[in-house]
Amino acid sequence: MKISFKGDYALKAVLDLALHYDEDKVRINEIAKRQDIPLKYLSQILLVLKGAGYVQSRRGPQGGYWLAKSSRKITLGEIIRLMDGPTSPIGCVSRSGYSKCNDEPFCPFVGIWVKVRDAINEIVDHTTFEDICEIVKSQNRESNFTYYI
Amino acid sequence: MKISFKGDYALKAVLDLALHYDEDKVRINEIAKRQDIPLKYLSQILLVLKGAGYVQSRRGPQGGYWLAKSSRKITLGEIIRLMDGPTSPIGCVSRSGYSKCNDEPFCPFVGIWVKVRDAINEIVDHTTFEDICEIVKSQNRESNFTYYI
DNA sequence: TATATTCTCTACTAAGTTGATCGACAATAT
DNA sequence: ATATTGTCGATCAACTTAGTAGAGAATATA
Repeated sequence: MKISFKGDYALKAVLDLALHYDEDKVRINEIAKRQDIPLKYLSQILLVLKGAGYVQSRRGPQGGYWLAKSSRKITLGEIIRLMDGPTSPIGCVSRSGYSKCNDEPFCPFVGIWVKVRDAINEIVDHTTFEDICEIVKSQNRESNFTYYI
Repeated sequence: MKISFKGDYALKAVLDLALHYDEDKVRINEIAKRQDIPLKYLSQILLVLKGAGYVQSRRGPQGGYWLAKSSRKITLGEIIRLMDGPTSPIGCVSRSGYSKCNDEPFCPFVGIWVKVRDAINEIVDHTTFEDICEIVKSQNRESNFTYYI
């Protein structure tokens, strides 16, 4: 699993929306500025997130984006797979994007790749954006630096 | 961590040499054939492995490659990093290829990436080619299919 | 209704990576 | 001498990444 800029931007955008959930709508400009993401690139990313059902949007003045579901219901793994593809180290053990390999079924490495895959998924599929929101809030309490606001 | 074809080929080449350690030298042609790796591409890979001290070689008739150290002393992680770069999901938590990120030190995701990095490394840095050799041998005992020989 | 605002959608592009292929050359065993 | 085997550098097509650009559609408000 490699997090690309696109994946990283998407995670930050979802987090930003999660942190501003009470504000109803957030303009793409604000997200781009706060998270330091190129505006036009972010617009493409938000469109993908919208297509996959994670965010909703409205155009025009007072328009903007908002989360389509609770941050408790969105895991890092889902967003990573959406933007960067499978989290598995190799296609032949991927659930989300399996690709056949000629060494099956006797590949001596496959057991290792399964272990790596499971170890990664155990983390990213059990971490929600609510968890990350909590991290931000506790960081902000402990330092005088108010991040992400 | 994504295993590329190059990384996969390198792992197979090292394993092949480990499995034929008693034969003193192995010609690149044999490895290429057994492991189904394009010959010329494999030669580049073996040169990298040689440069990093994992294999040795000799030219001419009766020439070939052999492991420069015990398969017990070579981990998957070393070969993966050599061929495919850092195993970390992102540069800012990589030990082998750290790259700075502007969100430090308050990035709310960094703790997750550290967990992912450690989970991956725990596996790949504690699996040696001797372990993989054992897997091959036990597979060959249990099936009538003799892999890799 | 006019207008400013904001999201939407498609196209394009430069740079880098991947997965090779090719050919000449150097060393060495017989 | 010669056949064999590894060494090394160049080149390449296809793909991915990280954007940029601009026209268009929807909508709130005056």
